[in-house]
Amino acid sequence: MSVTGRPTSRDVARVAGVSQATVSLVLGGKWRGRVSERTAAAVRTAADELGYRPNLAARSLRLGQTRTALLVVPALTHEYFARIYTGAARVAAEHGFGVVLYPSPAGIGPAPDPFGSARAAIDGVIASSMAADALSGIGDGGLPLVMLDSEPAPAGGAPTVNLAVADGIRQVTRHLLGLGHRRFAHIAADVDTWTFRVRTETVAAELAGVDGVRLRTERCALDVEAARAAARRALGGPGPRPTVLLCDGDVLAAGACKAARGLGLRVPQDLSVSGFDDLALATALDPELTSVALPAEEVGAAGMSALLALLAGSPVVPAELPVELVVRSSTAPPPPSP
Amino acid sequence: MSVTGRPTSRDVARVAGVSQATVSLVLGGKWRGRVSERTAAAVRTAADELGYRPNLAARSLRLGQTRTALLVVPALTHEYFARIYTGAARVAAEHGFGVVLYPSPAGIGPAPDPFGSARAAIDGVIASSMAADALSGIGDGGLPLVMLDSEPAPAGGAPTVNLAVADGIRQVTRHLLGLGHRRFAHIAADVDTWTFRVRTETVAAELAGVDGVRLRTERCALDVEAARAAARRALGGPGPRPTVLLCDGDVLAAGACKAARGLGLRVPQDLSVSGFDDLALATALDPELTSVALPAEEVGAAGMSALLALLAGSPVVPAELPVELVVRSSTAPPPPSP
DNA sequence: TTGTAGGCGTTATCAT
DNA sequence: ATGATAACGCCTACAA
Repeated sequence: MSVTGRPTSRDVARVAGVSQATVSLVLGGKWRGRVSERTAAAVRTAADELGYRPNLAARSLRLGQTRTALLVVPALTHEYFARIYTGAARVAAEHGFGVVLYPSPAGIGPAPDPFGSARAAIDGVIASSMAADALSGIGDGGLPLVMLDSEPAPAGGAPTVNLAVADGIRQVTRHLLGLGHRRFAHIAADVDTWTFRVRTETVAAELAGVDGVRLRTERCALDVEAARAAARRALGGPGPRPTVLLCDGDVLAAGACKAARGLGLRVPQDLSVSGFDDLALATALDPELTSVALPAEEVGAAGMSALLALLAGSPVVPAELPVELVVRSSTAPPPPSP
Repeated sequence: MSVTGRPTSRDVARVAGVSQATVSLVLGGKWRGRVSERTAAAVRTAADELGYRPNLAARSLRLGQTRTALLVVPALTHEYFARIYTGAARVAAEHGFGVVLYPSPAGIGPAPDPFGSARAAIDGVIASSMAADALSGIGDGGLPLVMLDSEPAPAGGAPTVNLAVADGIRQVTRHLLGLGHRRFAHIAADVDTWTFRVRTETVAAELAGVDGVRLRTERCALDVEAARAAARRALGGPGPRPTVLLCDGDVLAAGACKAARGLGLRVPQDLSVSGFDDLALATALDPELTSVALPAEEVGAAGMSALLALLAGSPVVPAELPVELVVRSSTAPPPPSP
């Protein structure tokens, strides 16, 4: 027995009456034609009896790798990241890898050092939707890095796996324009992240060329209450009232709906509201939100695949995954102009 | 340089012109009066220059411990577990520990073996709100274990940190009874877990003794759509319509609200709805939900403290943390009887 | 005040 | 077909 109280491969060897090397061979599954069937069986029996589990620390030390990836996410709460994890973990498991989550403490929280607080030994890092300045602690460390949902790298940088966010926004705006809307308010997340920068830019760009369109933008933090206040400002502001609140996320859309109700406006008859992300929240609300569905699980899977390729030294091609507009009941033609 | 391409303590020693032992002493912070200031400074400079990071695998192997705890949760999506993690991570950090998350694949998913798939080497396990049968893979392994939100152990078993769930339900029922409600429907989560069993039992127990009270129970899966269907059944069923839907969670309450609206019932004028957990969802909905707030972060913190005590061999006292009813706008007196 | 040496549990290379 | 042996990088008696 080892110092930790757990049986070691030595113990297994002794019980089975063989050498440590043989145990390693058998349990490592690479004994075909090197160890007799009988011996192999004996080894497995002994290991079972003792409840032997290989010591991961020792294995990592010997192998120089841990077969573990670190997934850095900005917030656990968001169901989006849970799905990213699921996809990444699936692909990882298929390759004998594990995934350890590190919820990056945005501002407050534990040390901003993934390698200190997520103490696990790591072969590579997948960073998702990180703020521009939150990368500092990750960029160095010299570990292979894949970025999800981030500014495409200038070649030579970390490979990226992105969503077609711009296309998603385009689908939303065209849907709304098609319904007849011309007076837009954009409830924009006040977060310095590639994905949100793209959203804001694309809304403006798409609406810029259209005749008679007015666009007002209100920025707010990424929570319901802030969004309610922002929507309130947009609806109460000077000039003709917007007929639609285009929101950067479902959470913001929830706030927008509350603001509308607070003003006695019915959604969608008096005011249309659109979301983004297509979280469970989108269908928890009433009316259900028109939103843009993101293939989050596939993003996670593609990210893990990219990291695996990186670790194997293969070339990695940046990917962009398609998104899809889901029309529900929160959007409708604008009310007749007074 | 090591085989992994990363600088080792040997490299630091060479650059600083000292021995490995000295490096270890200095970087381990235990050199007071054993190494001269000058040498210590030299070591730190060298380590900085090289970007030295100690190899965790080697350290774990030598020390026989990893200073890492595994937190097993049934679902990442739930904001409740994100908060558990936050609390656990905070206490862990204060003691030089790390926390690795393992989202237990409920039924489907990767291997049900935390020690295989969450490959990190682990000193102990904290399991939160696990289904009764999901413990099998965890119970063995011989690792110190703390259970959160689970059946109190029969002494000698794993220590538990629990919420005063029964008291929370009691607060809700009394609030509703106080408003004048007598015809109850309980929208219960169809999940075989201590916390939900207690909720169901307590609702029944609290309402049992009260004159003229009718209770109907509808079970459903833990999602909005299932809850909507269950609420629909409860409202459409035979006999006089319930005046209140008491829900096992905010997610279920969201579904209940949708069912109400679908039937043209106003919340709370025609029908009261109460939630549980007090998630962000509770205030994202309109009207905002009356719910029961759970000190999730403190549960996580207490769980980690208990595990730390366990590892230190100290006695651990089971804890039960208080919960608090939050009255919002989804509950009101019942409509006058026809 | 600093250096030497041994071993943690594993895998891989070489003998036998 | 199997066994002895040498690392992997770190920590810590003990020696100098």
